[in-house]
Amino acid sequence: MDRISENCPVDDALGVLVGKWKHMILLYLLQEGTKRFNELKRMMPGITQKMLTKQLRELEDEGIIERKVYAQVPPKVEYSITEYGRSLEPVLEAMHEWGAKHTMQKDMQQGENKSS
Amino acid sequence: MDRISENCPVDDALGVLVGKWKHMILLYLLQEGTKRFNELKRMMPGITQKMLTKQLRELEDEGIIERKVYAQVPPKVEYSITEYGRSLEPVLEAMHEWGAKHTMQKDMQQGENKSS
DNA sequence: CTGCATCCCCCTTGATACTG
DNA sequence: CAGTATCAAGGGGGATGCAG
Repeated sequence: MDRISENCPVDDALGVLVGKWKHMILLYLLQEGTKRFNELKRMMPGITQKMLTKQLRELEDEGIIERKVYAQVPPKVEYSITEYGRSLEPVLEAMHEWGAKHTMQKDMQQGENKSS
Repeated sequence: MDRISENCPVDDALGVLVGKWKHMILLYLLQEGTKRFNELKRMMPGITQKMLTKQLRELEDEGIIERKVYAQVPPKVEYSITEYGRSLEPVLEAMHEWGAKHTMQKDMQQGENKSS
Protein backbone atom coordinates (compact mmCIF):
# COMPACT_ATOMS: atom_id res chain seq x y z
CA MET A 1 0.00 0.00 0.00
CA ASP A 2 1.47 3.33 -1.02
CA ARG A 3 -1.20 5.84 -0.26
CA ILE A 4 -3.91 5.12 2.18
CA SER A 5 -6.09 8.17 1.95
CA GLU A 6 -7.22 8.24 -1.65
CA ASN A 7 -10.85 8.34 -0.80
CA CYS A 8 -10.80 7.62 2.90
CA PRO A 9 -12.19 4.10 3.09
CA VAL A 10 -10.90 4.43 6.61
CA ASP A 11 -14.02 6.43 7.20
CA ASP A 12 -16.20 3.46 6.34
CA ALA A 13 -14.45 1.25 8.82
CA LEU A 14 -14.62 3.95 11.44
CA GLY A 15 -18.28 4.51 10.75
CA VAL A 16 -19.08 0.88 11.37
CA LEU A 17 -17.18 0.73 14.63
CA VAL A 18 -18.12 4.07 16.11
CA GLY A 19 -20.82 3.97 18.71
CA LYS A 20 -20.39 3.67 22.40
CA TRP A 21 -21.15 -0.04 22.49
CA LYS A 22 -20.74 -1.28 18.96
CA HIS A 23 -17.27 -2.65 19.22
CA MET A 24 -18.13 -4.38 22.48
CA ILE A 25 -21.06 -6.11 20.87
CA LEU A 26 -18.83 -7.15 18.01
CA LEU A 27 -16.16 -8.48 20.32
CA TYR A 28 -18.64 -10.50 22.33
CA LEU A 29 -20.32 -12.01 19.32
CA LEU A 30 -16.97 -12.67 17.72
CA GLN A 31 -15.65 -14.47 20.77
CA GLU A 32 -18.67 -16.16 22.19
CA GLY A 33 -20.76 -16.73 19.13
CA THR A 34 -24.51 -16.39 18.97
CA LYS A 35 -26.13 -14.51 21.80
CA ARG A 36 -29.64 -13.55 22.80
CA PHE A 37 -30.70 -10.01 23.38
CA ASN A 38 -30.68 -10.19 27.14
CA GLU A 39 -27.43 -12.07 27.23
CA LEU A 40 -25.79 -9.21 25.45
CA LYS A 41 -27.50 -6.75 27.72
CA ARG A 42 -26.26 -8.57 30.78
CA MET A 43 -22.73 -8.50 29.42
CA MET A 44 -22.70 -4.76 29.16
CA PRO A 45 -23.61 -3.19 32.46
CA GLY A 46 -24.94 0.27 31.90
CA ILE A 47 -26.36 -0.18 28.45
CA THR A 48 -30.07 0.42 27.99
CA GLN A 49 -32.45 -1.60 25.85
CA LYS A 50 -32.83 1.32 23.57
CA MET A 51 -29.11 1.61 22.94
CA LEU A 52 -28.63 -2.10 22.55
CA THR A 53 -31.45 -2.27 20.05
CA LYS A 54 -30.16 0.72 18.17
CA GLN A 55 -26.58 -0.43 17.90
CA LEU A 56 -27.74 -3.92 17.00
CA ARG A 57 -29.94 -2.52 14.26
CA GLU A 58 -27.15 -0.45 12.81
CA LEU A 59 -24.80 -3.39 12.82
CA GLU A 60 -27.50 -5.47 11.18
CA ASP A 61 -28.12 -2.85 8.52
CA GLU A 62 -24.45 -2.90 7.66
CA GLY A 63 -24.60 -6.64 7.26
CA ILE A 64 -22.15 -7.11 10.10
CA ILE A 65 -24.43 -9.16 12.29
CA GLU A 66 -27.44 -11.35 11.73
CA ARG A 67 -30.70 -11.23 13.59
CA LYS A 68 -32.72 -14.38 13.94
CA VAL A 69 -36.19 -14.26 15.40
CA TYR A 70 -37.91 -17.34 16.82
CA ALA A 71 -41.69 -17.25 16.71
CA GLN A 72 -42.23 -18.35 20.27
CA VAL A 73 -44.37 -17.36 23.18
CA PRO A 74 -41.48 -16.01 25.18
CA PRO A 75 -39.87 -14.06 22.36
CA LYS A 76 -36.41 -15.20 21.45
CA VAL A 77 -34.03 -13.33 19.24
CA GLU A 78 -30.49 -14.34 18.54
CA TYR A 79 -27.66 -12.28 17.18
CA SER A 80 -24.55 -13.55 15.49
CA ILE A 81 -21.68 -12.33 13.38
CA THR A 82 -22.01 -12.76 9.64
CA GLU A 83 -19.14 -13.88 7.47
CA TYR A 84 -18.86 -10.33 6.31
CA GLY A 85 -18.76 -9.13 9.89
CA ARG A 86 -16.00 -11.56 10.63
CA SER A 87 -13.86 -9.72 8.11
CA LEU A 88 -13.67 -6.94 10.67
CA GLU A 89 -11.68 -9.13 13.02
CA PRO A 90 -8.26 -8.00 11.74
CA VAL A 91 -9.29 -4.42 12.28
CA LEU A 92 -10.46 -5.10 15.81
CA GLU A 93 -7.29 -7.01 16.49
CA ALA A 94 -5.09 -4.20 15.23
CA MET A 95 -6.92 -1.79 17.46
CA HIS A 96 -6.76 -4.12 20.40
CA GLU A 97 -3.07 -4.60 20.00
CA TRP A 98 -2.41 -0.92 19.75
CA GLY A 99 -4.66 -0.16 22.69
CA ALA A 100 -2.82 -2.68 24.81
CA LYS A 101 0.54 -1.13 24.05
CA HIS A 102 -0.91 2.29 24.58
CA THR A 103 -2.02 1.36 28.07
CA MET A 104 1.35 -0.17 28.82
CA GLN A 105 3.15 2.94 27.77
CA LYS A 106 1.06 5.10 29.99
CA ASP A 107 1.73 2.81 32.93
CA MET A 108 5.45 2.71 32.27
CA GLN A 109 5.94 6.42 32.27
CA GLN A 110 5.50 6.22 36.00
CA GLY A 111 8.10 3.60 36.68
CA GLU A 112 10.84 3.99 34.14
CA ASN A 113 12.51 6.94 35.84
CA LYS A 114 12.66 5.14 39.14
CA SER A 115 14.07 1.88 37.82
CA SER A 116 16.76 0.64 40.24
CA MET B 1 -4.59 -13.69 20.94
CA ASP B 2 -7.42 -15.63 22.54
CA ARG B 3 -9.69 -13.00 23.99
CA ILE B 4 -9.68 -9.49 22.76
CA SER B 5 -12.10 -7.78 25.06
CA GLU B 6 -10.61 -8.22 28.50
CA ASN B 7 -10.64 -4.55 29.27
CA CYS B 8 -11.45 -3.10 25.89
CA PRO B 9 -8.19 -1.53 24.82
CA VAL B 10 -10.05 -1.29 21.55
CA ASP B 11 -11.74 1.64 23.14
CA ASP B 12 -8.45 3.48 23.49
CA ALA B 13 -7.63 3.03 19.84
CA LEU B 14 -11.12 4.08 18.86
CA GLY B 15 -10.94 7.09 21.12
CA VAL B 16 -7.79 8.30 19.44
CA LEU B 17 -9.17 7.90 15.93
CA VAL B 18 -12.70 9.13 16.45
CA GLY B 19 -13.35 12.68 15.38
CA LYS B 20 -14.59 13.82 12.04
CA TRP B 21 -11.12 14.82 10.81
CA LYS B 22 -8.66 13.06 13.04
CA HIS B 23 -7.89 10.10 10.86
CA MET B 24 -7.50 12.37 7.85
CA ILE B 25 -4.95 14.48 9.67
CA LEU B 26 -3.14 11.34 10.69
CA LEU B 27 -3.14 9.96 7.17
CA TYR B 28 -1.80 13.17 5.72
CA LEU B 29 0.96 13.55 8.26
CA LEU B 30 1.80 9.89 7.95
CA GLN B 31 2.09 10.08 4.18
CA GLU B 32 3.43 13.53 3.56
CA GLY B 33 5.37 14.20 6.70
CA THR B 34 5.56 17.53 8.49
CA LYS B 35 2.89 20.03 7.58
CA ARG B 36 2.03 23.56 8.55
CA PHE B 37 -1.33 24.53 9.94
CA ASN B 38 -2.62 26.08 6.78
CA GLU B 39 -1.32 23.32 4.63
CA LEU B 40 -3.41 20.89 6.58
CA LYS B 41 -6.36 23.19 6.41
CA ARG B 42 -6.05 23.47 2.66
CA MET B 43 -5.96 19.72 2.38
CA MET B 44 -9.28 19.32 4.08
CA PRO B 45 -11.91 21.42 2.36
CA GLY B 46 -14.68 22.12 4.77
CA ILE B 47 -12.78 22.01 7.99
CA THR B 48 -12.74 25.15 10.11
CA GLN B 49 -9.78 26.52 12.04
CA LYS B 50 -11.52 25.72 15.25
CA MET B 51 -11.93 22.07 14.39
CA LEU B 52 -8.45 21.76 12.98
CA THR B 53 -6.99 23.28 16.12
CA LYS B 54 -9.11 21.12 18.33
CA GLN B 55 -8.36 17.85 16.62
CA LEU B 56 -4.71 18.76 16.43
CA ARG B 57 -4.63 19.53 20.15
CA GLU B 58 -6.26 16.25 21.03
CA LEU B 59 -3.85 14.33 18.86
CA GLU B 60 -1.01 16.24 20.47
CA ASP B 61 -2.27 15.52 23.97
CA GLU B 62 -2.28 11.84 23.16
CA GLY B 63 1.31 12.06 22.03
CA ILE B 64 0.32 11.04 18.51
CA ILE B 65 1.59 14.17 16.81
CA GLU B 66 4.14 16.81 17.64
CA ARG B 67 3.64 20.54 17.46
CA LYS B 68 6.61 22.72 16.74
CA VAL B 69 6.29 26.47 17.00
CA TYR B 70 8.73 28.81 15.30
CA ALA B 71 9.10 32.20 16.99
CA GLN B 72 8.77 34.23 13.84
CA VAL B 73 6.99 37.34 12.74
CA PRO B 74 4.63 35.44 10.50
CA PRO B 75 3.79 32.69 12.93
CA LYS B 76 4.77 29.26 11.76
CA VAL B 77 3.66 26.04 13.37
CA GLU B 78 4.50 22.62 12.09
CA TYR B 79 2.87 19.34 12.89
CA SER B 80 4.34 15.92 12.49
CA ILE B 81 3.74 12.35 13.52
CA THR B 82 5.65 11.12 16.54
CA GLU B 83 7.21 7.69 16.70
CA TYR B 84 4.39 6.73 18.98
CA GLY B 85 1.88 8.05 16.49
CA ARG B 86 3.49 6.02 13.77
CA SER B 87 2.56 2.91 15.72
CA LEU B 88 -1.00 3.61 14.68
CA GLU B 89 -0.18 2.90 11.07
CA PRO B 90 -1.11 -0.80 11.18
CA VAL B 91 -4.46 0.13 12.63
CA LEU B 92 -5.11 2.68 9.93
CA GLU B 93 -4.01 0.20 7.32
CA ALA B 94 -6.31 -2.49 8.63
CA MET B 95 -9.18 -0.07 8.52
CA HIS B 96 -8.26 1.15 5.10
CA GLU B 97 -8.09 -2.35 3.74
CA TRP B 98 -11.40 -3.30 5.21
CA GLY B 99 -13.01 -0.10 4.01
CA ALA B 100 -11.76 -0.72 0.49
CA LYS B 101 -13.29 -4.20 0.42
CA HIS B 102 -16.44 -2.87 1.95
CA THR B 103 -16.84 -0.35 -0.82
CA MET B 104 -16.15 -2.98 -3.45
CA GLN B 105 -18.79 -5.25 -2.03
CA LYS B 106 -21.38 -2.55 -2.12
CA ASP B 107 -20.52 -1.76 -5.73
CA MET B 108 -20.64 -5.40 -6.77
CA GLN B 109 -24.11 -6.03 -5.45
CA GLN B 110 -25.31 -3.94 -8.38
CA GLY B 111 -23.51 -5.80 -11.12
CA GLU B 112 -23.35 -9.40 -10.12
CA ASN B 113 -26.94 -10.15 -10.98
CA LYS B 114 -26.58 -8.76 -14.45
CA SER B 115 -23.39 -10.56 -15.36
CA SER B 116 -23.52 -11.96 -18.91
C1' DC C 1 -0.34 32.89 9.98
C1' DT C 2 -2.13 30.58 13.83
C1' DG C 3 -5.26 30.10 17.48
C1' DC C 4 -8.85 31.24 20.95
C1' DA C 5 -13.76 32.54 22.36
C1' DT C 6 -18.54 32.63 21.61
C1' DC C 7 -22.90 31.23 20.08
C1' DC C 8 -25.80 27.68 18.03
C1' DC C 9 -27.50 23.34 16.13
C1' DC C 10 -28.20 18.69 15.98
C1' DC C 11 -27.04 14.05 16.81
C1' DT C 12 -26.03 10.68 20.05
C1' DT C 13 -26.88 8.84 24.37
C1' DG C 14 -29.68 8.09 28.39
C1' DA C 15 -34.04 7.39 31.65
C1' DT C 16 -38.43 5.87 31.75
C1' DA C 17 -42.70 3.88 30.53
C1' DC C 18 -45.45 1.12 27.55
C1' DT C 19 -46.60 -3.02 24.09
C1' DG C 20 -46.78 -7.85 21.94
C1' DC D 1 -38.22 -11.54 26.62
C1' DA D 2 -37.64 -8.20 23.09
C1' DG D 3 -38.67 -3.93 21.35
C1' DT D 4 -40.79 0.79 20.70
C1' DA D 5 -42.00 5.68 22.10
C1' DT D 6 -41.09 9.82 24.34
C1' DC D 7 -38.57 13.28 26.62
C1' DA D 8 -34.38 15.31 28.27
C1' DA D 9 -29.42 16.23 28.41
C1' DG D 10 -24.63 16.53 26.83
C1' DG D 11 -21.20 17.09 23.61
C1' DG D 12 -19.34 17.22 19.02
C1' DG D 13 -19.17 19.99 15.26
C1' DG D 14 -19.87 24.37 12.55
C1' DA D 15 -19.88 29.76 11.67
C1' DT D 16 -18.04 33.89 12.87
C1' DG D 17 -15.25 37.33 15.12
C1' DC D 18 -11.21 38.73 17.83
C1' DA D 19 -6.06 38.50 19.14
C1' DG D 20 -0.92 37.75 19.24
